[in-house]
Amino acid sequence: MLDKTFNPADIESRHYQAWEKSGIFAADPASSNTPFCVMMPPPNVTGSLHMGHALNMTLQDILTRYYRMKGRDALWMPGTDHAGIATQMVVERQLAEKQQNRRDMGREKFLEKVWEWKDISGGTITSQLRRLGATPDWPRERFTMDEGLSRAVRRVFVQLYREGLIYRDKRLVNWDPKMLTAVSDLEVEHREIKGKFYHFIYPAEDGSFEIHIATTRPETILADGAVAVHPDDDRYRHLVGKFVVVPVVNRIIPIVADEHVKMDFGSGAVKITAAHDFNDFEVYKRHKDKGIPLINLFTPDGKMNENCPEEYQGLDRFKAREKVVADFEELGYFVKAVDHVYQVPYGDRSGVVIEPYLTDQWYVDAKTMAGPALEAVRSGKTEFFPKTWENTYFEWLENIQPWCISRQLWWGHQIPAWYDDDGKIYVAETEEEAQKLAGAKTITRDEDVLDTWFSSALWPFSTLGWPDNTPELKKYYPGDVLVTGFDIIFFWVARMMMMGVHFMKEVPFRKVYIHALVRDSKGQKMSKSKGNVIDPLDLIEKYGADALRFTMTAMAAQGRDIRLSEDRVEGYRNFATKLWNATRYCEMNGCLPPATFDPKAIQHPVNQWILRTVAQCSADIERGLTEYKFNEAAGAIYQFVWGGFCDWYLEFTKPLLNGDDEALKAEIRATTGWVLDQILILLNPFMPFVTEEIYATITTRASGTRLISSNWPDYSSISEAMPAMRDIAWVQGVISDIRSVRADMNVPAGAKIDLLVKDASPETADRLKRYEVILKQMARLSSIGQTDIPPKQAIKSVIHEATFILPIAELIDLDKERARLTKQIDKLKQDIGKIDQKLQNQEFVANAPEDIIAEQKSRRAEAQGLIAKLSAALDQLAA
RNA sequence: GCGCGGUUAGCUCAGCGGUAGAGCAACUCGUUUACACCGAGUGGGCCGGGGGUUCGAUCCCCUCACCGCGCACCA
Repeated sequence: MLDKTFNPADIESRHYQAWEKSGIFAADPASSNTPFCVMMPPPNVTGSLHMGHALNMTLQDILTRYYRMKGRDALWMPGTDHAGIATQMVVERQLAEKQQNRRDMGREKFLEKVWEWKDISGGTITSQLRRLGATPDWPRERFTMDEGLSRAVRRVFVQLYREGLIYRDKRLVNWDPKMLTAVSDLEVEHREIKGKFYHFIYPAEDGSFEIHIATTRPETILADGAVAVHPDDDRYRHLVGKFVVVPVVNRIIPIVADEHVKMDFGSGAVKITAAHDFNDFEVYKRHKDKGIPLINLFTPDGKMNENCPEEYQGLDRFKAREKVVADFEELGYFVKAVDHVYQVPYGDRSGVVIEPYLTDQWYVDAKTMAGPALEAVRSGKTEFFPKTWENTYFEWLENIQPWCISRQLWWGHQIPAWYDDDGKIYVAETEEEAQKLAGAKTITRDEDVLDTWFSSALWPFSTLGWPDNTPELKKYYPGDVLVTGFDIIFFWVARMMMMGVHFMKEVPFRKVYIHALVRDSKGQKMSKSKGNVIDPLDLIEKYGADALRFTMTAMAAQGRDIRLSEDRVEGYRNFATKLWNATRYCEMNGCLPPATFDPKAIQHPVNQWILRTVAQCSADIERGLTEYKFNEAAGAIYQFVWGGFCDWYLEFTKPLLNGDDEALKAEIRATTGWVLDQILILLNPFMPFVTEEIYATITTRASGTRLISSNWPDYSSISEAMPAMRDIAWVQGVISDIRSVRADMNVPAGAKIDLLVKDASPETADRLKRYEVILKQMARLSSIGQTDIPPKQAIKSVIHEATFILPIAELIDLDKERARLTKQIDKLKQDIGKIDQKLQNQEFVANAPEDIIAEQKSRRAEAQGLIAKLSAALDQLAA
C-alpha cells in the first residue's frame, strides 16, 4: 500500500539511478529500429541549471521518452560547451582574488587552472539534469574541447581555409577592452544611455570659415581624419575639398562629401574617425583618394596611446573625453553640450563599453556559406516550429556580415595557423604538416583561439564522430528535431545549418522547435541583477521534478513566453498527489492491472466509455507531441486523469463495486486496473518519477520491468462505443443537473431526495433503470420513479424530452425557484432570438452549409421544447 | 526606422470562421471510508478601439492605441 501522501524527494534519485544503470537511455546504432535523434544544446560546462534549461531539457526529454516508448532507436546526444569567454572570465576572476593574473602565469599554467576548474564544476549541470529526470545517452556525453571534437574543428578550419571561405583580414572589430579580445556583433548589447551631445568648432585651415561638428565621443577627435557633409547640402557644398584644422592636435583634414551624412541631424557636418567607428570606416573606404588618415588612439585596454598628444597618453578613454572637452573650451572651440539619449555598445559578458578597433582577425565568409543554409529552409528541408521564426532566420542570413572567429583568449581551440618570420601563413591540422608547408623556415603558431560557436556549429556531426565515417554518423545524421530558444537562432542554429549543409551535404536536423523564454510571474526576464531568478532546483526540492516538468510542459504554448508562477507548480504537484491517491483507492479495491486484458470483451457501458476516453486521450497526446503543441498534450492527460478518470469513472464504479454483480465487479476491477496502468504509461514521459513509483508498487508484471521501458500503447482495437458514449454523457448531464439544482435550493448535501421523471422516452426509461445505482449515489437520491402527474411544489428541470422532478416541497424557496426557472427560460429565449436572426436571413439560408443550418434548426427546436416544459413548471409553481 | 509577437474571466493563459474555455483566485456547501495537496456547486467576459471581407468574425484583412522583444541605427 502506498503512503497517504506522495513525497517526491523520497523516490526521485532512487528511480533515476535505476534507470541510468539499466542502460535504457542508450541508443543502439546496430539496431534496425528507426532512429530518433535529438542533439542537446550543450550547456556551459561550468554552468548550472536555470529555468531556460529546465524548459528546454524537459521538452527534449519528453520527446525522447515518447519516441523511445514508440519503439524508435532514440539518441538524445548530451554534452557541454567550453564557453570561451565566460569560462575564462570566471577563472580570471578567481585568480584576481589571489592577486594573480593569467599573463604573469603564462598560457600553459593558466590553461591548467581552467581545466582544474572545469573538472571541479563540470559535473554540476549534468547532475542537475539528472535531478530533472533527463534521459540522454550519458556515456556518449561530449565536450566541445574533447580530442575528437577538436580534431573536427581543425579539419573544418583547414578545409574552409583551403576553399577560401576562411581568411585573415584587417577590419574594425568589436573590441572588448576588459577581456582584451574581439567579440562578434551578436555578443554586443546596445544599451540606451543618457549622455551629452557635444558641439565643437573646427576652424578652416586658412581661417576663412569655421565648421561646427557634434559628437558623443569627443575623445575620438584626436584621431579625426576628415569632416563629412552631405553632397546636396547647400550650407556646405562650397566647402567640400577645403581643409579644416582639428584643434588640440592641430591636424589638417579635408572636408568630404558623403551621402551617409544626415543633413537634418546635428549641424549636418560629421567628424570622421575612421579607425574608431564602423560608419566612419565605410566613409574612409569610399574616399581612399582623399588621404584620410587611419589613426588608432587606444591601447587594447582602452587607454590613450602614443598617437595622442603627450598629456593624453595613458589616460583612460573616459577621462580623455573630459579632457578634450576642457581643452576645446579653453581654446574657445567649444560650443555647447546638450543632453542626448543614445545607444552605447556593451560587451554582454564583460559589461564594459565595446570599442570599434582596427585589428587583424580571422573571418568566415558567412555570406557564401549562408546561401545553401537559406535554401535548405526555403525548400523545407528544415522546418521551424512555429514557422514564424523562419523570418528571423532568413533576415539574419540574408544580411549576414563576415563572421569574426578569432578571439584573443587562451581557453578554446587554438587556431591551426602558423606564421614564418615574414608573416607568411601556413594553415594545417598539425604543427608537423604546417612545418612541412613552411620548409626550413621557423614557424610560430597563431596565439588566438576560435569563437566558441565555431565548435558548437559542428555539434550535430562532430559529436557523432565526424570526420570519421562512423556508424553513428550514418544512422543519426541528420537529427529529427532541434529544441532550442529563439535567442540562439543566430548564434547557433544558423551556424549549424551553414556548417552542416557545407560539410555533410545535408541539413543537421529536419525540424527546429523554438520555445519561449521563461520569465518571472510579472513577465520580467529573469536575471541575477534583478534578483528575480527562480532556481529550478528549489522548485524540484519543494514540489518535485515531476511538478516542475509538468508546469513547463503545460505552459509551453507556441509563440508565447512562459510566465512562471509558483502557484502553477503547486497545482501540478497536486496533480501528482491526485494520481497517487487514486492509486491508493485502486489498491484498496483490488483494482490492479490484470495480467491480460482484452478491451473488446468489455461489456458495461461505463467501462466501454472509459476505454474509449483513454484512447482519445492518447490520440490527443500523440497529436500534441507530433505538432509540438506540448501544452495540448499535457492538457489532454491532465483532463483525462483528473476529470475523466478520478471525478467520473471512479465515482461511477464505486456503487457498482458495492453491489453484488460479481461478474460486473470483476470487469470493473480489471478495467480500472488496466486504465490506471495506461495512465502511468501515457503520463510517464511528462511525469516520469511518480508514475514509475506507482508502477513499481502496483504492477503485477514480472519483476524487473520498468515503466520507462514500456511500449507506447496502441488502442486501435478499442471500439468507438457510440451507444456507451451517449449513455454516459446523458448520465453525466442528469447528475450535474440534479447536483446544481440541489446546490441552488440549498438541499443539505447529506439529504437524500426522491426523483420523479415525467415524459420519459423508452430510451430514457431504460437508462434510468440501467444507471439507477449510479444516479442514486452520485446525485444523492433515495428513489427514482416515473409519474404523469407531478406534484405542484417541486423543483423541475428538463433534460432532452423528459422533465426531472424533485418533490421537495418542504425545502423549496418559491421565489428562488421561480427566479431559477425564469433565468433559464430567458437564456433559452435569447438563444432562440439569435438563431432566428440567422434563419430569417435569406443569405444565411442560401450560403451557409447545410449541416450548419440543420444544426441551428435542431438547436432551435430543442430550446423551444425546453421552454415549453420549463414554462409549464413555472406555471405549476404559481398554481 | 524595419520586423516579430501580444492585448480573451480578478490573475496566468488556451482557443482562432458557425452555442466563449482551463488553471489559480473568489464565493456557497460539504465527516458519502482514495485524496482538504480534496469533493460538489456558483458567480465573473461589448475576446484592446475603429473600419472592412463574409450569410456569419474573438478568429481573416486594413488601421489605430498600448505593451514586449529582435534588428538597424543620427555622428
